[in-house]
Amino acid sequence: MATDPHRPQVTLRTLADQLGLHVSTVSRVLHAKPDEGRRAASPATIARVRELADRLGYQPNPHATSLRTQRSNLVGVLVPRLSDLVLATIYEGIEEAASERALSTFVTNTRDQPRLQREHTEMVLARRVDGMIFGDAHADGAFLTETAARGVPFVLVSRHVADHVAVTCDDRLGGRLAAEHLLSLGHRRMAVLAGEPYASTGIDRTAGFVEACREAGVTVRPEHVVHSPFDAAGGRAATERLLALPGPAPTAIFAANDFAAIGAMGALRDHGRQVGSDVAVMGFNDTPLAAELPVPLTSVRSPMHEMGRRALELLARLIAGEPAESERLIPTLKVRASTTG
Amino acid sequence: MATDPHRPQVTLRTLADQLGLHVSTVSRVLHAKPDEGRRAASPATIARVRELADRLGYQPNPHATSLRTQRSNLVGVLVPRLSDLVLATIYEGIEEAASERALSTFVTNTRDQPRLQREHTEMVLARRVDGMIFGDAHADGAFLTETAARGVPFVLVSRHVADHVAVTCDDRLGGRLAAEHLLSLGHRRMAVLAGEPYASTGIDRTAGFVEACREAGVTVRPEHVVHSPFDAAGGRAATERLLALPGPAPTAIFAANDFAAIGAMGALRDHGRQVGSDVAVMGFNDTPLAAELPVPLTSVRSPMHEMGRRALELLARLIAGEPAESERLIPTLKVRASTTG
DNA sequence: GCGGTTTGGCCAATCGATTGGGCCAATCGA
DNA sequence: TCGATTGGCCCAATCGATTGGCCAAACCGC
Repeated sequence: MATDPHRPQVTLRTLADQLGLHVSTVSRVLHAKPDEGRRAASPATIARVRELADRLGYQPNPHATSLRTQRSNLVGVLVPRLSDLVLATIYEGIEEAASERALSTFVTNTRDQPRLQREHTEMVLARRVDGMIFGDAHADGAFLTETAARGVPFVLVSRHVADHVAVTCDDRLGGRLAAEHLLSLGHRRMAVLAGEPYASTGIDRTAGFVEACREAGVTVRPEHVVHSPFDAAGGRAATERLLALPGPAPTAIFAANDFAAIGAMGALRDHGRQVGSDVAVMGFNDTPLAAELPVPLTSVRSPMHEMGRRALELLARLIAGEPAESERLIPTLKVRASTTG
Repeated sequence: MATDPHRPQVTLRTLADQLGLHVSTVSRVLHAKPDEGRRAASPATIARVRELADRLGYQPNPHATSLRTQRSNLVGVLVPRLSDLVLATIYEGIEEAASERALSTFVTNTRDQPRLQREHTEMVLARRVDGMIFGDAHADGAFLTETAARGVPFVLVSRHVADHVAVTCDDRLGGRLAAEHLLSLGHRRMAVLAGEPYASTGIDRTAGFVEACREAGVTVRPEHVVHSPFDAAGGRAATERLLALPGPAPTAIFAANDFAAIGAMGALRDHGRQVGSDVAVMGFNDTPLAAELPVPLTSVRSPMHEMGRRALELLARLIAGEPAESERLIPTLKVRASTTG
């Protein structure tokens, strides 16, 4: 515990002794605003306590408080990886909302590996967090069902699964927006970089896309739906596979993620195809990079930061014992040169 | 505190009562390997204690431990923003090393704003962390000097300032590598996107670059060194300013950051310049995106993950009261098409 | 068989804050 | 005037783990 050797920790006792009061009195004065605060001490005493407390810079010891109250004001957050801009941005929202509520967060990367999900969940629970946020839910949901059975309050973010409370983007709608945009440009032969098969984000985006195409009488060929990691290398590799298929190449590619889209652009260029004119490319999330690329990327904007905030707020509600319902935030289309030439 | 209603918390008392031992005995058995462990109980008792402990899944309450021992095994980490891939990657290294040592970390974004740096430092210290890692050091260093005076152990990462213990990339060397590469390609009129003026990273990279040029008899015109945020939008804007200058435009641009380089590529394209053939562009950090871009980006690779790990390890040393010295990790050049056409 | 050392464990204080209950004196109501 | 409030504060138990002391029995050598 980092302490200034010159300025020893000031505790309730320090204050109490110096004021000639009992620690319990000081505690009540400093602690309770509403009912008890009033009757805990006389206005004069309250003033004296407050004055000394902030003159000495009193800070309650959170470990003592947690020990006594059985509440830690700590939240654990699991994400696949923070170096994924999408998750990092979501986490920023979580952290922002948390610090407004005087909650602190532990974040950790699970790289979407079940073993790490379990291990890190245990580590986080061992720290006695009040609740958790999972950004790495897998479609099978087995682990989360167990966790729920343990009575730990938690919220999912970005991905959803089963009936667990989740804050997501309306990914299905996002997929539809993408399809409608490309259809309106006249595309009829389209491919999808669908992301990881266990992530509801990719699944829903793909489903929405395919569905909207079908409604417009356009079929997306099954072999034109390829899974890939949500990053540039994954997008590039998947696009190479697409281009290697027999038959006419797609005229448009919808990537379930901006980074995969960037990888796709690279692969296309390697094959001498001009993005925007020869082939349309779309991404998802509208990361800040999208607009600044040499060929600006059309993307479906998802409210990542806001999802993080909402997830924390729902969790706070669950922790307080109140009910909470899943939320689906609305995505919007951002059209740029990668589809319009 | 998330607790299973069906499986109430198991404490030392639970174990002690069930074994007919005193809590202190159980504590010693579970706690101390080296000296005390031996003499704390008979081998038979030790076995009984261990068996029950992990049958019931005993987990020591960290708040109680911290309260008693005055050590929290918590570390606070401040970064400008986690949505900056560079910092996110550094943090991944920190977190990885931390969890190997059973330390937990709080990360928070300060957006390089002094007010938030102070506020978040206070919040983190109020949580009684054992030490801190700053990834957002400002060149003036005033705040850190104060913090050091408070007796808080800390380490800087990525940026350095004054004599505080820091783990950085050898940015000056990185700048030299960039200059030597571009010089070897025959460039004589070069510009630098220098990053934020308060970040030692940008300062040193620029200094190394300019220095190596001077040694080669090439002058970098002062107006060709422009500051900009470390992101794509910043790089684009800075490049626009460069291109608006009177006189012949630079034939090569060295950006102190890959994202700024991407923005530069966008701006150049807008002006009808081909990256790689008309103009060379280099970045810094060699983020995973660099190799996958439509025009793959030449970059100076910095060991971001490793910097994070080392920073945590140095901090652990400081916390243990041992001395620690600053480290400068070596960058390497990655040549790609953005400079070689 | 005796003093001395181990062995094996128990006792109790302590870390800092919270909180249900008490207790005394002043004030109030009738 | 006297009992009932209530304002203002103190007491002490408690949360769970750690740790310096202490103590009784067993064991040792001679």
